[in-house]
Amino acid sequence: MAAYPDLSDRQERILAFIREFTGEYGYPPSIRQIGSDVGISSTSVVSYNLNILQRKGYLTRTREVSRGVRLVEEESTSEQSLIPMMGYIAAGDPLPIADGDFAQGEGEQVAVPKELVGDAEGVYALQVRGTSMIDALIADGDLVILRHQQQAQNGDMVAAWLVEEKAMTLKHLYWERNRTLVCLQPANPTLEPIFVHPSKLEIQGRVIGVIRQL
Amino acid sequence: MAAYPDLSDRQERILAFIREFTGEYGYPPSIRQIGSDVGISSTSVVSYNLNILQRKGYLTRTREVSRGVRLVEEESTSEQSLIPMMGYIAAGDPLPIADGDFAQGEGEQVAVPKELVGDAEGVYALQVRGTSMIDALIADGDLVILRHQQQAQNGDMVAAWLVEEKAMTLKHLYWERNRTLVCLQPANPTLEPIFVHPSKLEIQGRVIGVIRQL
DNA sequence: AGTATAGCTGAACAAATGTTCTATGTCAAG
DNA sequence: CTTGACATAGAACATTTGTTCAGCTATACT
Repeated sequence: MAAYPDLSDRQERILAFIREFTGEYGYPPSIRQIGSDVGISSTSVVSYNLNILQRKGYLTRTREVSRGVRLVEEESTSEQSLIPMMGYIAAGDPLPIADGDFAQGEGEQVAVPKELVGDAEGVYALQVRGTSMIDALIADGDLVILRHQQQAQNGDMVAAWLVEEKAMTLKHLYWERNRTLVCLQPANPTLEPIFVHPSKLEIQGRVIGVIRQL
Repeated sequence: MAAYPDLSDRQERILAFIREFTGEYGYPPSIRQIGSDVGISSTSVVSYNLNILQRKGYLTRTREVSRGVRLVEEESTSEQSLIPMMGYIAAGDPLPIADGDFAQGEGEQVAVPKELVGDAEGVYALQVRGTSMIDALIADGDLVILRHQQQAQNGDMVAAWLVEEKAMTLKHLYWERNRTLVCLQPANPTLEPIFVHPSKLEIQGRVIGVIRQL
């Protein structure tokens, strides 16, 4: 089991139970529920141990609030964002319409680490179909996290629509010759870049992250 | 705002408030807290609307349990696991020692979508240094999620130490010639596989996911 | 008009839940 | 042995909090 040198067995069990319970039900357990699981008959003893756990920094309590217990580990690291899954991306198809409404609507959502997205405004996820993005180090099945935007800065990895080729591509973008030429550089440096005129390119968004499940 | 065609303004606000509150405090709001925020004077009306939201599938209630409200979106997608960040991985170095104790101890942790890891037992994360894994579609700075194990099945992407080359590598593993030869296949099919004898290979773990932040 | 029905109010109620207090047992230090 | 810190039990208590119900106000339907 976990090694908490400064905690008693009971306190470890309490911690573990709160973690499980909260995960399962979405709200924290009451003092009596904790006691019943850990095997403590008296509510005061549970409260007593919770206070110790709070003092030692493992959790936070809110006085006189039912189920007012929160694990500290959750406070710090559990931050994540829910972003909408907008569908698929493949070389031949344009991006699914990413219209203005990104609020937590219907449809599927994915949870991603908050550090990955920062502000979740205009962020969405697409699943890659096919190996056409392999030169961007993106495999079949990968989840790409995009922020909807038309502009891009030098070096940004962008999702772009190549008008003439009628193809969607993910590449690093660089402006050349005073913005009259665009260089699309594969992430894999052994591959050759593409040069196109800005008018033949429609930037659909910026890639801010990739998640691959194997 | 969010578009919930089948919900009243109040119901949308209730939903939003529960989301905010739970995010901020770690436990759901009480009926009276909801009412006070949304501007409902009567607890029965809050309960009334909560029941509607439940019937329409936006949340779950547990009868007679204080703060027994849970958003359905959380149930399905918000689950995540905390896994320890064990350091770096580079072509030249062996893996940091992954000893037995994986419980949520000290050190840094990363939050990853639960679907990515499944059971978090023996799972840890390493950050990639350098471009040596590029043939596994893994870039400099990527976070690889590993499950500690010595064995591997055909097709698994494994983290393996090449004894003779003194190098760490991430590749798909295939057994050949009745397990007397190992084929290490790069994820990028345009690259050539490597063949080594099993004794020259130490499997350190299986790659179960990759997270890239751009 | 008559009458459902949805949405709401306010108050009373009961159950769930945190707090407090007294008492008991243990164990190590003085 | 005594003392005191610590951990626990049990019970009484006070709050918080969910539930129920009678009644009110619109709007829509017959």
